[in-house]
Order: sequence, then structure tokens, then C-alpha cells
Amino acid sequence: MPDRDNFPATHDPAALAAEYYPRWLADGVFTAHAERSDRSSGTRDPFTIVMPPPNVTGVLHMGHGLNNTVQDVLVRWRRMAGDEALWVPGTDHAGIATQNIVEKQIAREGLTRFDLGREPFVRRVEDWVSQTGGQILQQLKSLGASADWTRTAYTLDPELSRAVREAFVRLYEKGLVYRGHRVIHWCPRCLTSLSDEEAEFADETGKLYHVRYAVSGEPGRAVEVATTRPETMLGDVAVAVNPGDERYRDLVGKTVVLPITGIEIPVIADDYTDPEFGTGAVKITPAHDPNDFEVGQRHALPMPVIMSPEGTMQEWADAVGRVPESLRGLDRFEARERMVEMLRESGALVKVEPHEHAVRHCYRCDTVVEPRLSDQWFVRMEPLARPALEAVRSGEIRILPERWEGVYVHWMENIRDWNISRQLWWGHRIPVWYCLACGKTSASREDLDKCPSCGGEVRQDEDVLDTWFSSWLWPFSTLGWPDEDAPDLRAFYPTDVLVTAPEILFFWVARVIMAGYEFMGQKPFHSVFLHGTVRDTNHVRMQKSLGNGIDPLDVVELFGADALRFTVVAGLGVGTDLTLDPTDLERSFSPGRNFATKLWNIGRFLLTNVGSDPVSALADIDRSSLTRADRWILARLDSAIAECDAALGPARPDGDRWKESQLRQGMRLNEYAEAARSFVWNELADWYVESTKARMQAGGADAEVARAVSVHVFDGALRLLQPVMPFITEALWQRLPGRSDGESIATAAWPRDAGWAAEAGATEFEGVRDAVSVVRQIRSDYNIPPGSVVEVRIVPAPGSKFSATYESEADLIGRLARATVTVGVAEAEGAAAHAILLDRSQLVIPLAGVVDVARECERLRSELGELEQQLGLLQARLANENFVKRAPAAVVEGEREKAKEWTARRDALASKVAALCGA
RNA sequence: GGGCGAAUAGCUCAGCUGGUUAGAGCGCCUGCCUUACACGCAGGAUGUCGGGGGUUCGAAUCCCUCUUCGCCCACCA
Repeated sequence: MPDRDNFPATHDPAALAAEYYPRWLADGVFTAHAERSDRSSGTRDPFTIVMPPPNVTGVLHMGHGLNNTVQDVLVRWRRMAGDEALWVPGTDHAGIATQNIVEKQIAREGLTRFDLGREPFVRRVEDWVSQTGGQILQQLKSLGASADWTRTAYTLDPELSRAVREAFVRLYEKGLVYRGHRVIHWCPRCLTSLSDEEAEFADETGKLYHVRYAVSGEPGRAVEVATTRPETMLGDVAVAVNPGDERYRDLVGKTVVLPITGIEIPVIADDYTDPEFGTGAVKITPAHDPNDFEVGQRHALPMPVIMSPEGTMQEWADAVGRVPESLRGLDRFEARERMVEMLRESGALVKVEPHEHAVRHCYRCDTVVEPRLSDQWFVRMEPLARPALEAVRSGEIRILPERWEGVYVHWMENIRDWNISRQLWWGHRIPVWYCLACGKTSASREDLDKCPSCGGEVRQDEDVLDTWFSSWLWPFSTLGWPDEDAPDLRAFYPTDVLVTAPEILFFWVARVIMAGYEFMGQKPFHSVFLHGTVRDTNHVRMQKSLGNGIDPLDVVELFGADALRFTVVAGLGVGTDLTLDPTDLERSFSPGRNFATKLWNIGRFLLTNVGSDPVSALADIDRSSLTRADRWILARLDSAIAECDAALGPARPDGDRWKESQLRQGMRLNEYAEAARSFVWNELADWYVESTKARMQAGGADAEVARAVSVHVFDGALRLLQPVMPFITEALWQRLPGRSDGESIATAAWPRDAGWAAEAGATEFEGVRDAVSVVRQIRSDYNIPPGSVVEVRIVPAPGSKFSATYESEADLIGRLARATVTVGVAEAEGAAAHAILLDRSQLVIPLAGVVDVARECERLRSELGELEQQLGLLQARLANENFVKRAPAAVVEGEREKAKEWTARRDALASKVAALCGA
């Protein structure tokens, strides 16, 4: 085996990645087979995760690293557990984001997209995407992602574009997609409308301007209104007061004069106005405020648009005579300053005060969003939300951590229609054609060249669909939908888990669930796992633009993918953020780096000792030949397996929905990582491997037993760690004796609890560990120099479970504790000895000549005092009737056991103190 | 303005439905190049579990309240 001959002293992550990743690909390790799913012709449970598609031109950041590591751990775990595991990778065309990048590029050439024209511009974007696109997926490979790259999808693929059209047309035909004329969020920089979710709130301190509108024909009388956006005054068409407001009752029906322009507008009564707030009078600008729009509709008011799409002051739709010459063409914020100046000069400005409010910004470019009246396509969401809401309420879909479930439910209950049209060129063009002859609007799965009703000339809608309108179909569009019989769709839908960040719960997760029910008639997955955000040590979200980011590829280069993965998984509690220090990668990633190195060294040593000769299968070993250490480590492995299983699973609900008892179980990857780590490091390496050194060296039958157990246990440990550390585990696993070519640990069986804990003597090795620890402690306490050997005598008590067998462990204890150990000396040593009780047997360390007796007495007395205090508390508790009556029997019993043990320990300690130190 | 979450060792965090003397990693202290590993080994120190009140035989864990952070949602001009 070439692997075994080549065993570098230090592990080289880059070399492992270069060796194994291509091999995995070549061997099809990550490729799922539809026919093996039990929903097709096979027998395996499918386990599917669809990767939240990163932006096609995106660059990997730590958030992706975290997100994909979590998914990979789950997929690798299930693949080993025997599922037909499929992880579908892919990218999103990211309409606004990608178009923005290319627009910036051509801006450097002094051009806009309009200079290029639609077709050339789209080609230009396609060029850019084909150059840089998908590099993020390549970067994921260096993290070890075991995605099925043969199924890589892209939202603009012809197949997925077909799905998008199908979805749109179906909704259109059901009347769930409609054309709406209303105030939407408009980004004056991106020149497109945005959905509610894409217009993000940011708290800002603005100003509230109070302005007087003179009442027509009543000199001296005026109505005072307040506004944060005085420039929108130019679009005012009314002043609204509450119908019950006495102050203004007589004004309703009269008109007031808009300052600056002198236009007369009516005073109307509408419940929208809160008489308690401000002056109780509100200016109404229907084209530039969603609430005012509603008011305008109720009162059939005109709706002049006083800004251009770019956000400069213009007499746009229905606004003739409204924008003064001096303001035209000015940016809205500049115009605001100018307006205030003009108002001040005219005496209409009453006062200006600071005002805290939330302002919406474009989620892609952070420009302040302008509410603007326009025609857009909307999806009627309420009917779609109903089953999606019910799914979570009934436990068909669970959302972890639990608290996000409430957020989801609240959003779903108050869902608003979704603006899906974008005034962009990059994306799926809306499949709607307008007939120039008869005016008919047609939505169509196929491109139309003439009107289906009159045969007249048609023109396709200019807009494209929101990016999220393609990604909400992702769990089934990537599997072949709308072809209902697509093998992948049948084999792998519904998928299992969706792993993503809470930020996109509404953008994506909620919509994916709605789409799943609407188009597939069933849930898209049974679990949503929302992991935390990657933050720096100041708890600021990591972002390239903030300069506090960590490039995962740097980390991979420095410490390896395994180290990155382990660190990330171990550091991520359910529902907590991952904090890393971008200024100190060494420290941030030390948990993974240290453990990766440790694991490599364990492997190197253990496998070198074991050698390459064939090793007996554990099943062929006579159980009576197993040492106490063997039994112990086998039981510990079982326990580690059980802990890992409990932390990760269950992989899926038992039936259609989650039972209450399992609803919150599993997905605790940090516990899984910790369980595996502590087993490998603190038990396997620190104790078992140490304990086998002499046995291996001695050779003979016992060496064979030690080899067999070592190999078995290490194999199990590697398997447990494979999901989180795929490279090192593969490299070490390949070097196990008896490995044949073509196997990969990635497809080896997940270990199972073999019941060793129930085997006789499974915990007896604890006695050896205690003995060693005690001696080490004494060495350290008394500064016994490393070179000198301590004498230890074990005095077994009749009936002690260790009494018969300490002899066989004497050498081992001596070696681990650097002592000479003898067994069976009949009597305790009396005064100058340190004796410790181990299950009624005594461990006696003669202290004469080694130890300062006075100091030892002091130490023992304080130890005794502490023990007595604790014991007192314990006995008081046991004497408490209420405790004995009310606490569970097992707890009481446990406390009694403990009291017995402590009492014995106390007595032993007390007699020792008496003997050593006198009264 | 509503809703939710967090506060545990110097740092980052575990501690799941209340029940051993509250744990881990990193850092720190002491001693070690012990024939796999100094990215290591052995030993060790450090916590009025944010403050206050309550429920309970028993509270880091449950309830109330206060303080400080964070997140989500929201049409008060």
C-alpha cells in the first residue's frame, strides 16, 4: 500500500487535499444515485440537502465556510450511516448584485447599460459570469465539501428557467400573480423596485420639519403639518385630519395653499390621521408614501409623481406645474435643503426638530429607498402562506433554534404581497406579452410572437423577476421539476434539512416552504437549521467591506480545511454566533489546528506500532484475553458513538411529522465534535495508547490483542471524525492494516454501539487511572524530581473488585506514573505514608525521606476539612424528610451511595491524619 | 413602538426537561525535549453562574423585577 510507506512526520494539509479530493471525485464518492433511493427502486433512505446557492460571482467568506461545513458534516454523516446522501450544489444569478458589478465595470468606461442596450449588456454580464462564475464552488471544494458536483445547478440554467416560467404561469393562471399599481420601494441607484424584504430599515436621526399651509380665503389662518421629507410636499394633494378632531372639523372640505407652488389642495377627513400625534394634520403625498397612497385611493385623489427614477426632482407622471424650475433636476436630498430654505424665506417653516426614525435602504447598495408609485407584478401571498404556516405549527417542518419559529409564524400571519418585478435586465424576463392590437395580456410558458387571441403584434414585458423568485423553487427545480417524473425529483424530494443563516428566513426559507406546498403539494424539507453569524471579537458581523473578514482560503492554507472545519463546528452552539478574531488566526483556529495535529500524531504512532501485518478482527479475539484497558476503551468508544449519535440525530422524523419528544433533538454539532474530540484525545491517546506501549513492545499473544483492539478502536474514532475532518481521517484510515484499494472512509459504515459497556470489567480500568493520577499528583505536590522514582504499594482489600488483578496492572501504573509499584504488601505503612483509598484497596506511597511531613499534614487536614464539610451538607440533605420523600428515588439512592463513599474516604483520611500527624 | 434572545473562569463559549464538589477550548502559573505529538505531556490557579426578590427539600437552571447588550418586526407623518 503506497499510503503506508509514505507517512510524513507532520501532516501536510495541502498534500492531503491534493491527494484525496480528486480521488473522491474520480471514485464518485459524492455522487448520489436516484435508483438507490427507496422512493425509487432502491432500499436506502434518501438524505438530501440543497445548498443555499451563493451568488454566482461571489467570493467565499467565513459565512459560507460555516454554512457549508455544517451541511457537509450532516451529509457526510448520513452518507456513512447508509443513506443515499445527496448534497445539491449550485449558484444564484443574483439579479441586482451581479448587474451592479457589471454596471460598475462599464461605468469605468464611461458607459451606462442604456448606452449598451439590453442585449449587449446581458451578453456582457454573461461573459463576466462565465469568467468568474462558479469560482465560489471551486473554493468550496478546498473546504472539502462533499457536494454532488455532477448535479451543480444555476438559477439561470435552461432547466431552472423553465421551472421559473412554469411557476409564474401557474400562479398567473390561478390569479395569484397580478399587476398592481401602487407605491413600492424604489432604489434610485439600482433603478428598480424592491420587495419589502429588500428594503431594510436603519435607524437614523433625521429632522422633522413643521410647515404652515395657509387656509384659502381665511387670511391669517393656517394648518401646520409635519414632515421628514419636505421635498415631497410638491406632490401633496391634500391635508388629512381625523374625522373626530374638533380642531379641524370646520376645515374639512375647504382648501389650503401649498407653499412655494401655491397649488390649492383640499382638507379631507380620514381615520388614518392620529389626532394625538403632532398637530393632528397630515400632508398627503399619494405617489411617494404607501399610506398616503391608500388615503389617496379612498378619496380618489390625483397622484402626481414629482421625481425621476433616479431620484431627482422632475415633473413626472401627472405633476405638471408642481416642481419649480429652480428645483428641477436636483437630487432629492439637495432639493430637500433647497426646499427648507425656500420655506424659511416664505415664512411657512415653523420649526425644525431632530427626529429618530427608521429609514429604508436598498439591501444591495444601501441607497435610501424612495417610495414611488409604479406598476409592478405581485404575488398574492396569503393563500400560499396558509399551508406553510400550518406545516410549522403541526410539526411537519421544524425550525431550529426554536425561537425562530415564532418569528416565522408572526411573519407568515402578517404576510404581504410580494413585489416580484425588477426593472433590471439581468434575470428571468417576465413571461408576459402585451398585445399591441387588442391589448390582451398573456402569460406564457413559451415565447409568444403574436397575440394568442387576435394574432396581433405582441411585446414582452420589459422587467425581470426578483432573484428570489427563482431560488424559492430551488429544492425541486434543481431536481428536475417541472418534470414530475424526473428521477431525481422522485428519489430525493422532499429533501431533509435546510441549513442557512437567520437573515434569509424571510427572503428565502419561508418562500421555499410556500413554493414547496404550492408547486409540489408537499413540504420541501422537514428541518430548517438556522446557524449563527460569524462575528469578530467586538461582536461585529464579519464583512469584507468592514475589513474584519477572514478569508477561509487563508485559513485552509495556514492550518488546513480539517482545522477550519473542526474549529467552526466545535465553536458553534445551537443558536449562538461564531466569534473569531481576524487579527489572530492562530489563536482563533487553535482548537482545530491543535486537534488536527494531535490526531495525525496519534495515527502515526499507533499505526507505526501496529505495523502493516494483518490484524485479527475483534470478533476473532478471545474475550478472556482482553485486558482491563481493552475492555475500558471498547466501552468508551461505544459511549462516544452514542454521544455523537445523540448530538447529531435523529436524521429525520419517524413519520410525517416530528413528535414532540424529538422536535428539538439533534443538530448539536458542537456536542458531536466535543464528544469525538474528548474520546480521541483524553481517552484513546492519553490512556489507551499509553497503556499499549509496553504490550506492543513485549510482543506475543497479548501484543496481538493490543494491535487488534487498537486498530478497531482507532478505526471507529476515525469514522466518528470523518464528517468533520474528512482529509486527515481519510489519510489515516487508508493506512490501517488490511485496507484494500478503492475504499474510502467517506463511504465506510458509521460506527455502532457494540454493547461493550455491559461486558464484565468495562470500568475497572478507572482504578488504574485513579492510581496513576494520585501518584502524579503527589509527585507534583512534593516536587519530586522527574528522574527519581516513587515507591507505591498497593494494598488490596479482600472483596475489592481490584484485589485480584492489581498485580497485572502494577507495571502499567508504574510506567504511567513513573513509579515502582508493588502489590500485596499486607499492612499500611503507618505514619510516613500517603495512602489513598481506591475501592477499599489502599494505594500506599511511603513518604519518608521524600516529603515534608508538616506540610503533608497541613495539606491532608485541609483536604479532610473540606471533605467533612461537603459530607455534612450531604448528610443534612439525606436527613431532610422532604428530600427523601420528594426527590426521585434514583437521585436519593445516588446521594446515599455518595455518602457511603465519602464517609469511607473521610475515615481513611482521618486515620491517616491521626497516624501521620498525631492528635 | 411591539416581540424575542443573551448575560457563567482573563477571552470564546458548553451546561438540553431544576438533583455529583459548575465544565471545555484558548490564555495564565509550575515542572517536563518521558523513545507520536512543545500545535505536546504532567500538575495547578481563577467563577457571590449580571443585581435584587420569590418558588422549592434542592436553583446557573423555574417565576417576578431591575441593569446592560444583541436580534427580529413595525405606515405614526
